[in-house]
Amino acid sequence: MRVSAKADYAVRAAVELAAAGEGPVKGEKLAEAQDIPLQVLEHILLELKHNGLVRARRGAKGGYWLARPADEVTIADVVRAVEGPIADVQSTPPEAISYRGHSEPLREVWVAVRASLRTVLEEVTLADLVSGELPSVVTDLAATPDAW
Amino acid sequence: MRVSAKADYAVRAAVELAAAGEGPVKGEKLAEAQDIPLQVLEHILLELKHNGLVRARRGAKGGYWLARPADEVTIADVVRAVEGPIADVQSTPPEAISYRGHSEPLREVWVAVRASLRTVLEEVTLADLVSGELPSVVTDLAATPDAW
DNA sequence: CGCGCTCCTGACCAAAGAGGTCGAGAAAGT
DNA sequence: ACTTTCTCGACCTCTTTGGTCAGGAGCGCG
Repeated sequence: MRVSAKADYAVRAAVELAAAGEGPVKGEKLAEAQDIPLQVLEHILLELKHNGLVRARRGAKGGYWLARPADEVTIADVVRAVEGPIADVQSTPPEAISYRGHSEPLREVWVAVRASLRTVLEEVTLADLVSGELPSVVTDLAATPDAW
Repeated sequence: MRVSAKADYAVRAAVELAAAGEGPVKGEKLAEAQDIPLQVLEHILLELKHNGLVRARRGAKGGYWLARPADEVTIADVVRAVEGPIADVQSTPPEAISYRGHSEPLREVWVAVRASLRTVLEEVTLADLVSGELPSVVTDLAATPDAW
């Protein structure tokens, strides 16, 4: 139930790439822009690359850029690339656990939790973040009393 | 973004207590009913007690029972008792992080994530789980396509 | 070609958390 | 008294987290 530094870093780096648009952006520039330790960031970008979200080129004019248009990459994509499944219970997907006694209905609750996370994370794209105009699902939720 | 064994255990134990109603239930019986290592369970029950969710008595006719009626205890209460805050980013609440550059809107997304978790976890009570009749928020979410 | 630039990769590390076990003590009942 | 059952701290192993270091490997340019 917590967002790791890695996931946070990954999304922030991806947003920065989305904002840069075309040209390759150097890792060092990303690291400065988002205040992330360079070597940590490089590991993360590498994972994003392995998962097909990012491309890279080395050398003088090298750097990283998004493999897909920014409006086709969701936060869920980025988080999953660096953290695996979005919502696991005891390191296994919620529907795979067997509950005994009175706690069978609990499975359905965990599934609902995952679904609820997905309604947010799979809805917001990097382009949304760059423009600052978030989907209504997010603004509505963030506007609920006591959300802050 | 993952539910620990501890949190899962805690909820299951609490449900079992809710189902038992009045009388004190022995730790060993709970452990068997939910297939939880006894000594682990005892630590968890102790934490629940420290947080005022559970009462206990030692001795021959001792055991554990809920401090409040089952319909006044939510899953969120139980999870928070053993795991602390429901949704943190980098171990701090989402609204407390400062983002630079293009990722400022990210804060609002994390807040929405937390709010979305709360709509589920603060809505389901132990009594709901015992009866098996979950709130519509949950059944609706669990009924969305691809939820399973 | 050669050289510098930048990504790529694995090894490593300290600290914390997860998950679990042991053993001794303190209260409650009979 | 004596047994039962909770109470609680110490301890243990393994994995994860967040981070650092050092060396390669590919790319572009003069």
